[in-house]
Amino acid sequence: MDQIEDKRIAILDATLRLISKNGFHGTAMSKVAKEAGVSAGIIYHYFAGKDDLMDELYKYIKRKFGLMINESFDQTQPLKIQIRQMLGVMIRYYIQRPLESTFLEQYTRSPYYNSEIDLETSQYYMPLLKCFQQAQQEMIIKDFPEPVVTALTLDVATSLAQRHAAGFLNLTDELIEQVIDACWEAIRQ
Amino acid sequence: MDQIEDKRIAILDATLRLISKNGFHGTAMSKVAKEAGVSAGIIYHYFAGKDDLMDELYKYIKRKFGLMINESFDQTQPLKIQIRQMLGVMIRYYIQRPLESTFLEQYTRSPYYNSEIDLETSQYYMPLLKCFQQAQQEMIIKDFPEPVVTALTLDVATSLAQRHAAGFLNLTDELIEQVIDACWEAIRQ
DNA sequence: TAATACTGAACGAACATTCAATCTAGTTGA
DNA sequence: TCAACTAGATTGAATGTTCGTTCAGTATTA
Repeated sequence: MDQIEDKRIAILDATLRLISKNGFHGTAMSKVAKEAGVSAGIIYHYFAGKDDLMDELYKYIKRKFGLMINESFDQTQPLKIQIRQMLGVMIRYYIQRPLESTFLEQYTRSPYYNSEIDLETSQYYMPLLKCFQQAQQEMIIKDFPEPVVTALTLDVATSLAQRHAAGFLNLTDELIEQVIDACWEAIRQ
Repeated sequence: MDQIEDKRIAILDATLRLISKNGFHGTAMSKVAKEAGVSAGIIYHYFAGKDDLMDELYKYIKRKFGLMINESFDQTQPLKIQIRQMLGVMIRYYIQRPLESTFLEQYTRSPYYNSEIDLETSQYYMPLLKCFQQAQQEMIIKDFPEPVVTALTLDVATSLAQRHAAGFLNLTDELIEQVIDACWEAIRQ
């Protein structure tokens, strides 16, 4: 029972490794099979096709990420602290997982991406959105539409982690704190 | 002489249209030829191959964008006004040109992208970087590394324009001004 | 008449996908 | 206990298609 899940995950992991190295168009199914140590045919036992494999990989990573964010949520803290903590967690997570973050960036900008895909995984991100909503109700942060808040905080985090992974920037703990300060200044009331 | 430039540009424009619809991997050379109204072979007269075509398209768009930014630069204004103006110009430009911005986003996240590509076009962005540098020297904005300043301002602009184009958000003139305010709060000293 | 622009059929490589055959592990029945 | 059976897992060669690229030949321009 565990073994069949293992093989599915081995295929997903192999896909992740190849895509962040070669992109979608450089990732052939035969190469995924080789990288995962399985035969080419078996991929179609676990996935409907290449598109489905990509979609499932996205969901798999998004789910892992969402669970991790939920874990590190401390709802006893004041909202300001919660938001700042969450930003720190995100930046550090992206830095520690360049393969994952590279893939997410590529996927969300590709024609594979559609908003329906996020429906299943969006539940994991509820606490995060609720956090922003409550902060808006309490007039702690500005009353921007949700995508604007995201752009000013979460997207900054992914953008910086990307540059860090590419070697354009060295994100030290001190600099991360300063970036969190800056994001907070952007959204605070 | 003009005619050969016209055909080159027709090919670039056709490539742009197809990529923002189908992505890199869904954009075949034969389809580019059809879309541009030329034969398949002639593309290889103007470009060394598919990779070169993509690189040249990136440079072409970056150059157009850079020239436009330079035009709208008013160096008689105080630095704060200059930076805010520039952000407004960027956001509006991206919104008005969804094909271009979608392509830039996709390309810079793809394995095609390498930092050497930007060398040729980076000259057009000098005034912009100089503007930030001077503001840092005059202690008007925080002394962040250049990629951090970019993430907190230009990347926010592209990220929002993307969401606007995708229909997740309606960027009114009023909201754009508020976003510029927020970006400014993030970087100001 | 020479150089350059252009065509489109042709080619080989790469690719996603299929499938008949084989293997594996779990279940049944005597 | 074990042979027979079965269903799912797995293989990898084969298939048909698509794609990037080439090139011999034709048109255009100066």
